Amino acid sequence: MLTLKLLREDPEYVIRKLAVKHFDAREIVEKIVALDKNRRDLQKDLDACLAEQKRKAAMIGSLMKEGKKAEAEAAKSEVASLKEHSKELEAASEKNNDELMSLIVLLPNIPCDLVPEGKDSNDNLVVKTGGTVPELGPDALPHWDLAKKLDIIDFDLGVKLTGAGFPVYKGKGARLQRALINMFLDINTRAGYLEVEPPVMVNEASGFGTGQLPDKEGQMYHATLDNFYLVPTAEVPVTNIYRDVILSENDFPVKMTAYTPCFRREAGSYGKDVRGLNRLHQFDKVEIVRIEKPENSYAALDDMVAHVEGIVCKLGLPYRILRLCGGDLSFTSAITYDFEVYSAAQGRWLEISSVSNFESYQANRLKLRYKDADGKTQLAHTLNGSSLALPRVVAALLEDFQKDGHVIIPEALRPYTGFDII
RNA sequence: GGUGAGAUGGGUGAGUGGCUGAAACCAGCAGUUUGCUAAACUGCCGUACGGGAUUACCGUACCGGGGGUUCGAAUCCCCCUCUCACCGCCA
Repeated sequence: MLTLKLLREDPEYVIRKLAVKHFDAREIVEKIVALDKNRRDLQKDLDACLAEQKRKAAMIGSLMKEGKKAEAEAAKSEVASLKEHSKELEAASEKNNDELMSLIVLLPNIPCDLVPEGKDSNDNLVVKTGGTVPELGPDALPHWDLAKKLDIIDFDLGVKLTGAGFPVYKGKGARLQRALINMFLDINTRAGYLEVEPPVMVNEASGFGTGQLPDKEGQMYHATLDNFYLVPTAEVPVTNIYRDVILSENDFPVKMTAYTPCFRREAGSYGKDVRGLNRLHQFDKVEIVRIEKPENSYAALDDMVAHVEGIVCKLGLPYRILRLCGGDLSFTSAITYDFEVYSAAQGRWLEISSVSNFESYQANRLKLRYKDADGKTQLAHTLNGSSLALPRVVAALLEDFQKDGHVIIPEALRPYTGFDII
């Protein structure tokens, strides 16, 4: 969430920048500014009233000791009426602040200056393309047919066990998953990311910290008996490691990587984009998370983009990097680069990674701060990216590297798979 | 699942109605001393919001969370959450 300080000091800036996200913030921002003014007035009155009560209470204590009973009784009745007044102020203050909070969480993060104008995914900026799109013969198959033919992924069996979107990987298919996870983790740890294995269920506070709750509640699986949520991404547990933490200067940089299965209900997304591995309810992903000082976060972002690009290159997949336009940017992101690989048999680009800088937006919810060189406490910046999400990588590997009904495993992956052809 | 104990500042841990935003020790920071390492000594050392000449300083809140009793609550009462220990079950 945005900071009150920014909203108070430069409301017009907030309104102008949120317009890039096609978000009309004027009405909300103006209400917030008024509620904030009211908040401070109420607090001033309340503080004064409470201070007077404390002063009188202490006085009663000493009057009692001195045996001045009548004076003490008089003071008691004064405190009673002060107390009544402070109760009213407290109630008004709580109501005011609840309203303020409910409005401030409606405001998305401010896009940074690099974010291009645009209203949807058609307006995203292609900043780089790499690799070569393979020429496939007329008998090339989409990955769902190829995977069935090779008996490495069983979608129907997943339906039997759980439901649609929960595939069963078998034989070399299962080994391929494990190989990709290990390869990605190895590359990440070699680049200085600390490997962590977090829980895959989180509590409510963690869901709130990274912004999944309350707005995206319907997108997470909810274990209602214990009130836990299945993680939609490792970002949630890993970033929440630093919830309510104040770092010191020499704790930076914080770099973490984690593999977890990810669970997404994907309520409301049906249609042709969901065939095969294109959209699943459970999938594997390796994530990278960084916590940086504000002045370093954009250098860190560039570093992360280069890092992810390195992985995609190792796999030899044709790819492109997009800088998302204002209209396509997520609620919490200040800037996002998407990585897409070309799925030759489907003839379309598939998103396999999303690398974002959230600046202080998540940190403000998480209360993730650090003490700067002057000893002042400031919000840190958080960033994360997929490195990488497996299903669409697998889809592209199968489709792009198919040859005579088989799949050639890229060189860099072979030490992990132990085989070079499926 | 059963029984019991507990939740206090970065850590350990004192504190059963006012002088406690909170002892002491450890860790951390600054300094003095010192041939090095070490040690000793002195001072500082929570967070948020508000006020303010915006360093100072002042006010208020916070001792797991919420409510209550009281002129006054870390301390007494109620509810909730969580943690630990033992037993049972078990990968």
